[in-house]
Amino acid sequence: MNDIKRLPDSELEIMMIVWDAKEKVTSDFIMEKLSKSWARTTVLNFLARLCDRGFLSCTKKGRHNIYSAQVKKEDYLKRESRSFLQKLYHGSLTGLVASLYDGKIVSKEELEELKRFIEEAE
Amino acid sequence: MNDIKRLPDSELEIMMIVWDAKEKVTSDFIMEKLSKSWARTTVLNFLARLCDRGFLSCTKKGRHNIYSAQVKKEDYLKRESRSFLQKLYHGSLTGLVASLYDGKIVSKEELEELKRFIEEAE
DNA sequence: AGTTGTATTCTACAACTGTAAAATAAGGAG
DNA sequence: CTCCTTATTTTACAGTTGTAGAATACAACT
Repeated sequence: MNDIKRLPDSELEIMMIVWDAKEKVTSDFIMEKLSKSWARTTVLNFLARLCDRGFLSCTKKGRHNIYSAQVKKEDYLKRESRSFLQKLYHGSLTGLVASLYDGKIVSKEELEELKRFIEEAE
Repeated sequence: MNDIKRLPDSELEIMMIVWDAKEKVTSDFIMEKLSKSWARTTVLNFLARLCDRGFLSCTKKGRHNIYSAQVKKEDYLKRESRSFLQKLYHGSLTGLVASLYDGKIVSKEELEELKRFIEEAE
């Protein structure tokens, strides 16, 4: 039961909106927040699939559905980050950061911020 | 032409072996290095798909094929890391590292190593 | 209560993935 | 040169994902 699997991109995008909302949401809320221009039925279908996977629960409120997260964001991010790090960098965090920095994905300022985080974390 | 897309997990696993070999490889080499116990035809199929995608090139040497990487590992890792960071952490590197540290995926030692990397990177 | 509008659920379908058996092709043994 | 081995290529097929039209259901209005 406990096996949280990786979500497909589209469902992840929706799940992120739910998580970041910090409370129960409606499909209208999701539609508003989405950058994509998916058809309503498309979004509803993704929501349904997320329920099937156990990532969301769904209760009816009048003619609308109310969705709420059943998997904790931290847990999901943790799992995905671990497997990402493992698959692409053989588990080397420094390797990942080096790649991001050398590839100019993160700036010197972001590295500074990261350094402060590390210094505080001890 | 330049659009490198994300590889499916299985193909990525094979691609990592090719990249890490630092030279042209045969399917036998791949088979040896693999942790999975895929059938030979399965591996060959993945190799063929990687050729179709333009990640590998394939030349014949007698009855064997020789494969070599056509996409640079750094480029692929850079792209994937950026999109991963964006999708899961809204682009926040510190967020990612915090999640890994709080989730006990990386140790204090690894953070120290990372700090040294940051200090040298300036 | 019957009709209408629209949110939700079903159904559909093509493309992509994981996996490998069947078919083919070509080097090497006799 | 012919046959056997075995690496490679084809074909197959079920499950997943992206995407949305059709069908349904139900609140609201007359």
